[in-house]
Amino acid sequence: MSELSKAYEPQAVEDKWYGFWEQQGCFTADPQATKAAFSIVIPPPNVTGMLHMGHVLNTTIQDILARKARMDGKEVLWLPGTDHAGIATQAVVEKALRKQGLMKHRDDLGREKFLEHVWAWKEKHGGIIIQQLKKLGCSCDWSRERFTMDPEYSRCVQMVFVELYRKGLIYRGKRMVNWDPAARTALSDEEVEMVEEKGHLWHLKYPLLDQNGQPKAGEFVVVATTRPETMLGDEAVAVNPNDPRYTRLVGRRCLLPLQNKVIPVIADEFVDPKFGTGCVKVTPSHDPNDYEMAVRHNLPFPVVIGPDGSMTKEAGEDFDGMDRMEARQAVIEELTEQRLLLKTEDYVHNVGYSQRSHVPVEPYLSEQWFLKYPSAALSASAVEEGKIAFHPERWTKTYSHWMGNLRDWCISRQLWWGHRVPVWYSKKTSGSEAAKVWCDVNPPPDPENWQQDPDVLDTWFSSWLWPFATMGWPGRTDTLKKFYPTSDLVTGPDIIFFWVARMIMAGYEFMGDLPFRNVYFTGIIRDKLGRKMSKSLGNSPDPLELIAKYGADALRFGTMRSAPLGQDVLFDEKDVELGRNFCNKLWNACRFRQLQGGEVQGEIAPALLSGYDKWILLKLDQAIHDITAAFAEYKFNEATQTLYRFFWSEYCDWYVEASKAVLTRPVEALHRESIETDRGAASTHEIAARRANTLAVLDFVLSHTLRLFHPFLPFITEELWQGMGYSRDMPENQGGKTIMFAPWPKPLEEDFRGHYGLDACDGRKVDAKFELVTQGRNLRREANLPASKKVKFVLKPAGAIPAHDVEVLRLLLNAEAVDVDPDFQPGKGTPGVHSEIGDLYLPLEGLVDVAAEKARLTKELEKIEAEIAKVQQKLNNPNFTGKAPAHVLQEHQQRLAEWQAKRARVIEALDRLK
RNA sequence: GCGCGCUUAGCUCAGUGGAAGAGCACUUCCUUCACACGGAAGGGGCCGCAGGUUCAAGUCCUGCAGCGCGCACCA
Repeated sequence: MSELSKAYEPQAVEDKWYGFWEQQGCFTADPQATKAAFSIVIPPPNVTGMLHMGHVLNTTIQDILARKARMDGKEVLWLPGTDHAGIATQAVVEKALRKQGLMKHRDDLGREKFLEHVWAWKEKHGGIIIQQLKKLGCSCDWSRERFTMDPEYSRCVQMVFVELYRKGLIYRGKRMVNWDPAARTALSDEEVEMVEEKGHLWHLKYPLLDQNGQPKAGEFVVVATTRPETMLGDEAVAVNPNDPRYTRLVGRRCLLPLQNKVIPVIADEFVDPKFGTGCVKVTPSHDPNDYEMAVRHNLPFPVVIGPDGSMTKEAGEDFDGMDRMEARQAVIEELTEQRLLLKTEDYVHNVGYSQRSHVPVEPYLSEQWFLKYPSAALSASAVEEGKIAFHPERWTKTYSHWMGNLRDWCISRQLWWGHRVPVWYSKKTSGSEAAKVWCDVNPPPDPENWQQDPDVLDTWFSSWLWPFATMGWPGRTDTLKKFYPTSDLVTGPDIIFFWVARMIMAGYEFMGDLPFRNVYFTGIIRDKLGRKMSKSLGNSPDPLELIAKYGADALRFGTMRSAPLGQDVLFDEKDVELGRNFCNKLWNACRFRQLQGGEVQGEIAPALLSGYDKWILLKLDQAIHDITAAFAEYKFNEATQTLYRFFWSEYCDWYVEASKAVLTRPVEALHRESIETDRGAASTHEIAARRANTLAVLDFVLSHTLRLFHPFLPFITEELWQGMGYSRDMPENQGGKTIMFAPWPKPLEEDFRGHYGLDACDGRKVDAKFELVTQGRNLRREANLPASKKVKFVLKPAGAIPAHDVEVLRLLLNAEAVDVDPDFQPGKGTPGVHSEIGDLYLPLEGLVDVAAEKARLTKELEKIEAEIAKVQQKLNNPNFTGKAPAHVLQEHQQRLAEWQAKRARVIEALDRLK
């Protein structure tokens, strides 16, 4: 390939490779493949949505899983698509249409016209997010992209409705539901968010009436309420039958102020005597508990708050048409004037808000469709018994709790954008009740005699079918046979009830099998101050801008590196910067290899491996091991951190630097060096072979590393894989020689390690050399010698030391020379460090500061003594020596010996200063 | 009220039974021929508090405190 540029420029390569992968069909899943299947269905983003950081986290994890599975040799289906997102989309379109002045309320346009606008909107804005996912590198099978309102998908939704209706699990009824006055629709319980609010508890006085129906002076029943405006619809005052304060009032009547309506005092167990005044105003139509009480006591149900949240005629002339919040004020003012407001207390309570429109939810009595959840018991046990594994596992508890308290699901919505309820009502007045309702995927044969139910279904009533409705259900398609149940689901815990639980139930009910085997719950992405990301706070960075600035790989890597399994992520742009820096490091490490010239090297020759070579191969082996283990536990942050450390600290900082002793010096120098070794003079040919072997190790490590990084950094790894020529020996397959299908590195097998003599290699010996280098650099630092100044070190070796090792030392120390002198007698105060390799001195001409050197050594000695004391304390404990396992004991003894040896060397050096 | 999570270096966080870690920030030095999106050295921790289990506890158990998040019909 052409020479790599000095810095990695992601913009230049990302689109190129994404296009290549798509063109080669790398993402396309083949149901006929003999390979084992791996499948994920994407949590469908809102069709008109924009990519945000939550998507980045979520889809990056899925992409990592998919890419890893491909490298593991599996046939992968990552099925993408979008959700019609009923309320959300309809609200967005309504807002836009109002802004354009095309309507005030959707009724102005009418259903058909309005839906045309929504579809137009969908055509225009839908699919933006798909393009954004491609930018991120998502390897979805786009040929199978689905939308929850595709005709085939809609048919699935209808079929499911009809089937459940016929089973008696779906029914229609007049119930108290959560009503969103802004969207003017019913909501499910899950769509209501409880928000703690500072409000008031108003104590209202209702005049008691005597037997003649006349107010008795000074006699009142006092009720406490947080919602005084609802009093206009009161039908009773309730007390606890066992409350001695009020038993005498039961059966009496009182006058409802403002309405001048006579209402009874009733007794109901529901009332808690300890709360408020012990008397509860009963508003049958606007409070769920009051509704229950009203049913028990046969009270009327006057509706004083309408579907749009404004007061109705029944609220009285003075209040008709007022907004409920205005009415609250007005009622309070009026009651105050009439001296019927006893007192106002500050009161903190929870108010239900619509998750979508962020307005307080109104309990509202209306005709709705409900579902009794199917296959609930089976679904609950599937998770509890681990057939479906949650990661992290703790979410099973949340799931179980919800499954154990299932309440019927209100599935109808008074919207237009969505799947229409497949039910028609006969216009004829005669005939049996059953004959008046037509429920079928097809309209009745004589449609002119029927009226279709106006409602649409909750969006989640289509999403819960996603894992199989996207794969061709109800047909027994090859795709379903191959890829259902899916392998993993990646989603947020906030939709565990909305989606995960319901998909499990749908899976069992309609497929007779679980929909997925593993569920990975991500955390929530927050800003660096820990706040949720939101448009209003403006703290939500645009992922596309980040991609443009740093590259998609950088964004992916930075996000994954700071996202531990199931914990919230405090996102900081610094994380992406880190990712960008890392990509650049990877790039330049490959560039270094490229600048050494030569073809990609093949087999490593075991006989020519140096200790350093073996050292890095062992570290690589360990890294492969750790990363593979991290993958198995979905610990991607551990995987990235391990990779980062291995590559940057171990490979680049140490191995590459050490390899320069072989690679970047002239052959003559190596030749001279080899004459001094015990192997004797090496021929030029042998030296070339050694050099080639070092290149082979570089190639080996890099080609493994690129593969290990590929799931996280798909673009740069492909660019380098191709550019470096590592695809050379790969077989041609569906994607050509892409890294996407390169085999995932396996830990080096025992025979492999034997082959390369890796077990014989004493990694610790290399560690000791590197440690000596660090100490030597420290010497220079402590002596205040600027890094630019060339210095000479003297090494008094503890044993024979090959000339090549000395050269490595010299290079790593950035020294002019390291003179080896077994008989070196350091001058008094010459700074030196003392290791098992030998003593390393930094002779300073005329600048010896005995006191400074003494201080330095004394400080070091203190450190050593502390370590020795710690180990010795344990070893002196007979309980420890008696009970600790042998290997732990041995380790401690060895450690003690090492520290003691160090101590001896330092004491010796100190003695020479006397 | 019930449940869950968090509390480790200035900041953000890893680390589930055997020598306290990373990134960022900080101090000092270095434009040395892969990389200044870089290199080198360094400073900085009663691992929230109190008990307990254990030869051994940041790690397991029990309390407590603070923060956060779910669930729950108290007007």
